Amino acid sequence: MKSLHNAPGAPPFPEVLERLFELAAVLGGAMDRGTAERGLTRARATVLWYLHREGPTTQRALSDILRVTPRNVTGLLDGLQGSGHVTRSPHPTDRRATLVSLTEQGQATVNRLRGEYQGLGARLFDGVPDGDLDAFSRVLHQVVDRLQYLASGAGTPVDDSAAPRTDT
Amino acid sequence: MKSLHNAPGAPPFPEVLERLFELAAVLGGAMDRGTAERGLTRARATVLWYLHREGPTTQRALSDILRVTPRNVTGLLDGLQGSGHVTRSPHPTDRRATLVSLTEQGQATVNRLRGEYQGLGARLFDGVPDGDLDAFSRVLHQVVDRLQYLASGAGTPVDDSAAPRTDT
DNA sequence: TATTGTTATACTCTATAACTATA
DNA sequence: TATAGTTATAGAGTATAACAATA
Repeated sequence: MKSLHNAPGAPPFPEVLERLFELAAVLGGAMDRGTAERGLTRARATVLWYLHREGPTTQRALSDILRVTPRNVTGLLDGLQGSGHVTRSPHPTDRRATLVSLTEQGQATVNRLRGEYQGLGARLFDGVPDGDLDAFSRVLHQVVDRLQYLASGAGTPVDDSAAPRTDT
Repeated sequence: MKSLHNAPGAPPFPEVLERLFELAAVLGGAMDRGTAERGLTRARATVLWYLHREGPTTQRALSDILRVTPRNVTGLLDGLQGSGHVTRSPHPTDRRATLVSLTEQGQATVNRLRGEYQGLGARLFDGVPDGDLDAFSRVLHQVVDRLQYLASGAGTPVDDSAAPRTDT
């Protein structure tokens, strides 16, 4: 029923997948520590990251991009505003909306995080042959794409009847 | 647009690293959803996972393995005990300690999670050429190892003088 | 004196629901 | 009527600190 390809033996999938989970855990931990060293959290650093890439943004857009509730965005921004990393200003045309921007300090923090980030990349991949790195990149790309596909609704309906209704 | 083999100057590290972070995020999300479907959380599922692998374990050992405080373990186990996944029993020789074991239900839950896990591995890696999978596995192994090394104290002493003393 | 697990307290991230101001 | 952001409330994960029972 399974046996997609691989032979009678044991597919290496579980082993690789386990490494993948391990990676997620240890990479998450690295992010937590790295951000904590500057008085941030992973969630707040993600906000700064998007503001750096997208420029001034409404809270609504942040809510969509981060996939969290508007209320959650309010909380994250309250923290980041209190720590001086972002400012809130009125939207020029829509008086309901708020534009969030990086402060100087917020920009400086992102720059430092980017620096560490690049150093980390170099340390992690240094010495890897080009061919391996290409293959790694290809497979990684596929895995991320498939995960996103599965997450976007096609995913693991293992027990559909038990799932709570979400289509109200 | 991409140019994987980009020029002498710019290593493709940042691009791959960005994918890696993306993977960590989306894989974490998949774990959150997958566990939530059975009334669990990622942290609680991790507890069940270790109990499955290690057998009955003291809370102290769980605290060490999970890298969280003993207080945190208490909270996680309170939840898992309330939901019927684990039991606490007195340690046979050390009357201070508590042995945590999986219940039948806890074991069944782990088995189901393992099943999904394997199906996920197949779906993610199906169609990947053996050579690519080997290279992927090799690089992934190295990356995880290096991350763990960096996390274990050798990591990013960006500003050593600012670090609080920990050797009191 | 050191260790195991607990209570007490607090902070962050997350969510839903109800509400205000605007569109 | 619909949208942007807020207050109110709640739950989970995490942490430190103080404490009890035991080693």
